[in-house]
Amino acid sequence: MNDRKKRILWAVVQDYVSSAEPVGSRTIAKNYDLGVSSATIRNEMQDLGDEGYLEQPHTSAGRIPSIKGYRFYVDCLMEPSRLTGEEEERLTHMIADQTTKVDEIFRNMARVVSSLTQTLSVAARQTRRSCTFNYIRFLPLDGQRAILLVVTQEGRVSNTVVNIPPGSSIDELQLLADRLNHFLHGKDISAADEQTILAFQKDVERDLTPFSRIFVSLRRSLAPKQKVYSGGAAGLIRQPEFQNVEKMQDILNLLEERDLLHSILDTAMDRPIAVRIGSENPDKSLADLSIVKAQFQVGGEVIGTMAVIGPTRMEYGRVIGLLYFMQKHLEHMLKNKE
Amino acid sequence: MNDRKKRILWAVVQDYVSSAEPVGSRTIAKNYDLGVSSATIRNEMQDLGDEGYLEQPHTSAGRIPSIKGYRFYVDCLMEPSRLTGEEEERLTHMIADQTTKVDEIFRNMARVVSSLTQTLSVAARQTRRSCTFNYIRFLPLDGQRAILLVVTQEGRVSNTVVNIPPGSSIDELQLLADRLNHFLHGKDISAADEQTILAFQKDVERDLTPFSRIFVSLRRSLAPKQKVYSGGAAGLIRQPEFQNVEKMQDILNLLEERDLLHSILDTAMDRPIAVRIGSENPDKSLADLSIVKAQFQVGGEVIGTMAVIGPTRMEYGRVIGLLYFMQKHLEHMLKNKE
DNA sequence: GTTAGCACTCGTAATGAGTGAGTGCTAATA
DNA sequence: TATTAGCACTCACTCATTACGAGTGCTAAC
Repeated sequence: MNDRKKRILWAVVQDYVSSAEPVGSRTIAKNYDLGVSSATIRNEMQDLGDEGYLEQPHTSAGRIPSIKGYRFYVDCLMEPSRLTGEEEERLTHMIADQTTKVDEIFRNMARVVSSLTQTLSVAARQTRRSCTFNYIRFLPLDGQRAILLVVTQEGRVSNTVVNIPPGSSIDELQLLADRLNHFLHGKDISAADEQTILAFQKDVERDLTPFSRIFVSLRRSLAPKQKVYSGGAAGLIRQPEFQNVEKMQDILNLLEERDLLHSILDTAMDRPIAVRIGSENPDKSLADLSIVKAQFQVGGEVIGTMAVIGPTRMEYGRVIGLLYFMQKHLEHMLKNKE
Repeated sequence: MNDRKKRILWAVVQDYVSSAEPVGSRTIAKNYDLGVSSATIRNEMQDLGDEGYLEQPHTSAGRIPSIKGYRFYVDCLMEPSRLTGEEEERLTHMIADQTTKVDEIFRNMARVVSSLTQTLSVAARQTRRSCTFNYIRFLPLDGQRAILLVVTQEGRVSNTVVNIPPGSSIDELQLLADRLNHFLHGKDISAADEQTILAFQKDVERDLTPFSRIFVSLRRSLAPKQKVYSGGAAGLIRQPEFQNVEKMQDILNLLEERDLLHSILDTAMDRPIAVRIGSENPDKSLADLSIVKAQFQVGGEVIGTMAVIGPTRMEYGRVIGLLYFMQKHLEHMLKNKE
């Protein structure tokens, strides 16, 4: 792969990304200053095709980059774009504006990035796998009902309204809760499973059946529910490669199958920003999509992930630039906040 | 509108709903036992066309119902379908299964109904406009932070982690909270706005500026956030009338514009189940969609709404039957639960 | 009032010629 | 030996033409 070939591959990707049309040798000779004629470029393109970096939709058409071509482009030829002033302002404003809820920021990130790049963007805070039990507290509500709170040491609260079993009082409930608190305090939240609670039931030598519904509520409120924020599907299907019914249906299925979005965000990453191009994606319904994924970390712990889903013909440099910028600023902001 | 015309209109709607193809006179003569020849039916159909109940896509095509035709069908010709055993089982199971979270039920309703009817279904619990303040409570978390809870008399809880201002303690915070509780107890939650809190600040003759962030958190956690659950867009765009790019984009826009979905659910209803056909919808982006909307009430209060969005060519009887069934069972279930 | 018969309409699918962008090869050139 | 000009060839795409058929609307007979 000599220097000229690299420059031609770069030019093909560049041109195809912006035009969505197969790129011909003449186009490159005209618009990219390589100092050689279209015939020379034609020869080089043929070689690039033989080596698997370029593809031809049909004999008499121009070339488009193959998965391998994009991969080479992303790994060796491309630079993350610098943001424009406008982009920079919009993102910093968004990150700085929401002083409280991190969830909100993730939601807005998905929206803003998708609107800037015409892609489908999804974001989610990481499920905290380690979540330490702090205490259970019952609060009064009215004669028959009480509010059951579970508080973790990280400051997360889940609440459920429970009926006070006939013959009990809220103080009695709290007494029991205190014993349970003592039992669970400092343990990981997963310890509060059915088994443990059954064991505890034996331990206190008391029939807990009247409270069983409370434990059901408890377990339910502890169940980790990771929210995936998504936005921009409307922008994505405006891209020329999705102008047909099947592709659009695929996108909509992807959007409604939250499981798949979850799994996209959940898969492990070997670097802070990773790119998966087309069929590099394990799921075959993502075979003609590319995904750029960024992890957000504070103090070594992953606190959220964002993925940009677009056509393989994606502005990789720009998307990576955006994600990099957000990573830097969001992590900085969160570190200061803690 | 004589009886035969009614039967012909009924047949046209029936046939078009299931076939999605313009219906010809011969089809009706063959498949619907009217006892007259296609020529007679042809004459009647011409009249129905003149009177605005039927339309012709082009001169040599069959007829399709007009908005007016559907309206007449829904108002005068149609009966809500009885559910099949399978449908009934699936719905009762769903309603009975989730013993706790009503939110979950609404989410599942949207999913199940859309999957049964190949429509886009949206559901939301009603924003409780009246929401009565109960009390504020601070709970310990660690040295620097506390958990601020706001509890309503209906048993809703919102929580935020707040920093304890330097020089204060959690007891001090609770003391202040108790005065605020006294001040706000039994009032509508909207009373806790900036104005009132400023007035209260004067009243207690104490500088509350160190607590300002807490009040910001408080207000934010009180902000009503109505969640709209949706499902089935993928099924809807599988319908033949949406097999083109523009229509699909419209659907996706509708899905991503949560505001519009909100407004669909929010608009007042004059009866428990209402039907809006095509251009009867105020929003013009809904002009070729029909919406069947049901309100769920417990004790005279509206507690949620569900809307089924489909093509004008919709199985009105079936959808209404489903919604009616759910209304009855869900309201029954909730009444018992309270 | 109803029906059979028939000419007429018009959307749709199939066919085929024409067009042009782009290639691949060859021979000339530096 | 690397580059370039020239040219035949390929193939998707467009557009007009044709054929087909479902369905109507009218007329005349029952």
